[in-house]
Amino acid sequence: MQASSAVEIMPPVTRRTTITDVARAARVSIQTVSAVFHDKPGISDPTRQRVRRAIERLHYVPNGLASSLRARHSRTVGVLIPSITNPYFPDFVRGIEDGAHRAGYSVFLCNSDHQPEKEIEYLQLLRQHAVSGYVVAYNLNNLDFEKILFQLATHHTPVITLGSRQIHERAHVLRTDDRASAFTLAQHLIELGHERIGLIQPPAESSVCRDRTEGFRAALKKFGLTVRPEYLVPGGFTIEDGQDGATQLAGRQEPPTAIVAANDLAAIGAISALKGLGIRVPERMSIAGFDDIRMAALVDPPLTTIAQPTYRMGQAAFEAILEQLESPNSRGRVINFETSLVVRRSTAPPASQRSIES
Amino acid sequence: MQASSAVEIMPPVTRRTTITDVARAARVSIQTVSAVFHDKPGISDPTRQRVRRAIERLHYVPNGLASSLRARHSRTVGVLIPSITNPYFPDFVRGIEDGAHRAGYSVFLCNSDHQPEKEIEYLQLLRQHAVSGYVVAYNLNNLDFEKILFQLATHHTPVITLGSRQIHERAHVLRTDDRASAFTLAQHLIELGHERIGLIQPPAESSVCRDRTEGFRAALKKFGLTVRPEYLVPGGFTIEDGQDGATQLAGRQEPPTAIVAANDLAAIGAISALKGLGIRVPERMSIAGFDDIRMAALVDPPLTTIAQPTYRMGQAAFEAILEQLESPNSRGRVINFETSLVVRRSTAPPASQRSIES
DNA sequence: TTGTAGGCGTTATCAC
DNA sequence: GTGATAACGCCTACAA
Repeated sequence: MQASSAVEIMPPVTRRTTITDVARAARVSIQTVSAVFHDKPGISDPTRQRVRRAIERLHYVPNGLASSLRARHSRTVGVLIPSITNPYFPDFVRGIEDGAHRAGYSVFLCNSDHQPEKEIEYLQLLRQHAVSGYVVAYNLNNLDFEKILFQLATHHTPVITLGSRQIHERAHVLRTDDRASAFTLAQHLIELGHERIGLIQPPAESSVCRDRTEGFRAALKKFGLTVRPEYLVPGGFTIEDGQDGATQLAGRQEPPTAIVAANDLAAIGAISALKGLGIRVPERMSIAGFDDIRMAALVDPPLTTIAQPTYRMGQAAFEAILEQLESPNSRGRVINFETSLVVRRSTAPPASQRSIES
Repeated sequence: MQASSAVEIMPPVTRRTTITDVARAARVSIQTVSAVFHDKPGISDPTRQRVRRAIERLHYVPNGLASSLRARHSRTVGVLIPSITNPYFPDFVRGIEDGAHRAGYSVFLCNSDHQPEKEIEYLQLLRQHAVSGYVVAYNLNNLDFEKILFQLATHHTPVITLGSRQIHERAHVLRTDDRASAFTLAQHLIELGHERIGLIQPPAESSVCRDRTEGFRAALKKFGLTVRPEYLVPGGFTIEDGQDGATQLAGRQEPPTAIVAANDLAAIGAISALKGLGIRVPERMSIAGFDDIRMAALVDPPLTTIAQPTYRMGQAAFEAILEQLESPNSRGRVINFETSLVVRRSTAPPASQRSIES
């Protein structure tokens, strides 16, 4: 493919072996080679053998670019995520990739860091590669991106989004109920006896920020607690975001006794920051996260969190692409996934409570 | 691309816009469109504007498959790793991908789980896609794979391997000195006063098993300790491998007082298993790992480990590919990366030592 | 400046 | 069974 910005490059020196080479070697026509390669009927056994040997000997592999060009179908999917270094995504991508591999598809991986320009660049790049389908987790404020994406969907290209709120007539959406999850988590803390609960919010441009904040608020309200604005700090999905958020919350005049973090990574960051401040978790402050990444069970204290079937969501994403390829006129739909509360040691009754009890 | 196993699929219903469509819309020839698109000189300003508008309006993006076919150059790289869910690899892949993106390249991601058949399948798939270069971390026992890979290299296709021991005339190798790293780690433990040190080995088929084991042995020998076979347990790079290994070692009649794990993940697994057995780290047993993944600093106790510049190694891998594309006759070379010992709280003097001292 | 011609490698459709 | 022909979309060269 070309990109005007890129350096000019020499092609490899030797030609790869083409179907013509094989045909010549086996002294048959190229369409015979093609037929043998694709196990089509109508070729005599001796010829078949001869061709097979030639294929073997010359290590012939058909040029997929040519095949795809002709077939108008590339057998590739584009996966656009914020960053593969966010431990939530490897499982998801692995799910996609495993499904893709079984169906003979390959995966293009793109990391956007949620930057609008990068998202659009990558989308164009994937379009250039004529990918058969798109799986994207994108910045919700990137309306230009969404416009292009939905145009693709309108033109019957399979598009799967991770948790986008905008519903498109054709694009599928993978979704977990973030509102309910946040509600559950807050409820868990309230039931433990916490009354001052902080929230380190997801990044405002992510798909989950509003839902989790809403669910959180709703739980407090339902159980008669007031939502104190100074307990809601804007945050993000990184360890640093968690450290910052926890540091801020711990510095409040009357600090919360529990914190719901944007995700497990932020929760882990929060714990490490609190340790640095000499605040013990969960004795002095409870911490909870979202995602149940592998590490959640292994940090100290192990994290209370909301588990979601990340790998299966990846698989489902690829399956949805196949499905849309098979019936291009099917309607987009929301695919919901169950989440569950996993209680571990990072949450406990607040100190006040325990002193009362003991 | 085709894979005989895969389902038959209908192509999307609507055609994408081609250069011909744009030419028609702007009432010029297709090569004028091409020239405008690639900012070539010799087009009058009004025409240029008109074409630009048509490109804009029709959302034209050149079909990269056709371009690549013609240019004999796909601007893609294949990345074949055991699994992106191993937290060592996201940083590495990110390094590759960032470099690739800057140069207008895209990345195919393949997870082999170190399974020889999968490795070969993926290699063929990448060949189909006519990737411009390969970055591979493969199972060293997979000689068939290596043969195909080195044939590619011989034919001037850029090949970068992660720590393969086999040196090929053209393939570059990214390497850290695993022998020295293991030596350093063992030395660190010995200097703390440990005399009974266990090793949870990397998987036998990985590139690092022999080197790390050798370095480990060499250190013990140099400092006059005997290498007890019951302290060397075969392991792997997962949390479970670490749990198993630590459980085994802890069950020895005379358990070691320190363990060097295959990597950080195994070390984290070891710590969790030991916690489960009521063995405190580092008080009763010291643990050390390799890689210095993000989590290493955040688990409890924070891990002593060997840091390596994973992201930069990924960047270097892509740069090496570009370099080989530019000068296809250049010789393969080994690119070495520095590692460093990071001492954290998971290693401490053995209990005996401390009781003597105090 | 623009049109015409040829080819990248593969596959499909004929008629032989 | 095979050979000829066309097409996928793009690009380069050469001629008009």
